[in-house]
Amino acid sequence: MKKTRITDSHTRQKIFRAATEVFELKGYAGARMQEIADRAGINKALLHYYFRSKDQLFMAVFQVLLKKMFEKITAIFQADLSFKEKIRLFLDQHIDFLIKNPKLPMFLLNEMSVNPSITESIKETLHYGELRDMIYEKHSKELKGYGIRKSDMPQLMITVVSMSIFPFAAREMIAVMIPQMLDNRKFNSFMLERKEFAADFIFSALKHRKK
Amino acid sequence: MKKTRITDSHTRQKIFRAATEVFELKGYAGARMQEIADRAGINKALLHYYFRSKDQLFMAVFQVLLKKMFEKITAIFQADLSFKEKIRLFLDQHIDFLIKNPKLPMFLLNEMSVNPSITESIKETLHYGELRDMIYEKHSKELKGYGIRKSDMPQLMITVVSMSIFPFAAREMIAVMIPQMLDNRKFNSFMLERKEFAADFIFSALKHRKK
DNA sequence: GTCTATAGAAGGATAGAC
DNA sequence: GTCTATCCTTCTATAGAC
Repeated sequence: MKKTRITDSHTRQKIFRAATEVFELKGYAGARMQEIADRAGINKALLHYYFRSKDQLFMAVFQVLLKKMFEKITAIFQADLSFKEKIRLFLDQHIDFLIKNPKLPMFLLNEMSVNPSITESIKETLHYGELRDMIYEKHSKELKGYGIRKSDMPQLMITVVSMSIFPFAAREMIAVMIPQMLDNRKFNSFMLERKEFAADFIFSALKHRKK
Repeated sequence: MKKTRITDSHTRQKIFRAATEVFELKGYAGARMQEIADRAGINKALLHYYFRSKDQLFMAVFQVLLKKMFEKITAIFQADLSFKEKIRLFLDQHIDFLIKNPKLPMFLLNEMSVNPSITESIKETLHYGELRDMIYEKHSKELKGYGIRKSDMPQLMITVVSMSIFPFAAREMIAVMIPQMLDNRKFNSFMLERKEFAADFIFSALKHRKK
């Protein structure tokens, strides 16, 4: 077997990578097929040869990136650890992940906001409803000790996740008030510090939460 | 004086309102002058008569909306209240505000992310650097009691603000895991509950924070 | 598979009549 | 101020040669 699978040819990969960069940076509506072609070092016709249309190229990229994001978030909560350990691990790993993919949150959130139907074709693949319940069942004793009922879980989980995601999505807005945040080194070290800040913050809130 | 100011003519207002709606919904790149004209009940030529170009129409809208957002956030922190009272007031008022303007956060965050230079023309108007320091000075005694140093303020303030903003920006992503959130009534009542959840969460975290 | 050339549609902008 | 008609550029997409 000499040939690699057609669906993973070298050119296809180059196009996919270029498209990922451009879409992440400009969004679907702002992206140009020409720019993707340039970045991939080929011409427009070849984009259409491999991916048929802008829509299909976009969906291929979007689907992969959304999955990447969700897997990062959920993988950690599958592990065999206490709830608190999971929180700490999540903040640690997720912030590292986002430092490597700083534009990813904004890209995903915006595309979903502008075109909500975009997830419909993927929702079955992601069916994470079960996971949500599972988290509580797995830690119900520990969580009850913190005064967290099952019905509080959405509020709590959204709060935890926003600790890592929000500063990346809102970086430019933050920079309006704190101009140093435009500097990559400063912003990244701010986010590294945030691992501990967020963990302390959440643990203190849990421990002493009003019941 | 019969005539109202030309700059605030009825038509200009209609266009401005229509543009606001379309830009908020689709973003700059995704918005169409035709759609704005349709929604305003006039034709494209008139858009250009009043606002010259898509760019200028967009900037007019963006500037107003950014200011609206920032003023809502900062106004509260100017008041003569304790820090904790300000937090509670902020969550209460800001969540009410965002329920009325649910697409506003995503719109602003995305446009700034995609085109960071967009704020440059406005930054002077907003000069909020001073405010940031002021907040700490005004409450330094109270904040020290919570174990918050001046250098912790960015982490803390970003956390507070994300409590209200993030769920609106991430609504569609949240809905992937909690489908009920697609329902407006459910989502809004979730956000109303969040006022108390967030306040309790933050106060507990402050009170018992590791020094 | 990859390229050049070009079709064809869409969108922003303007000219000119009323 | 407002409209119709149209220009011109940009962008997606395809035809066809190699």
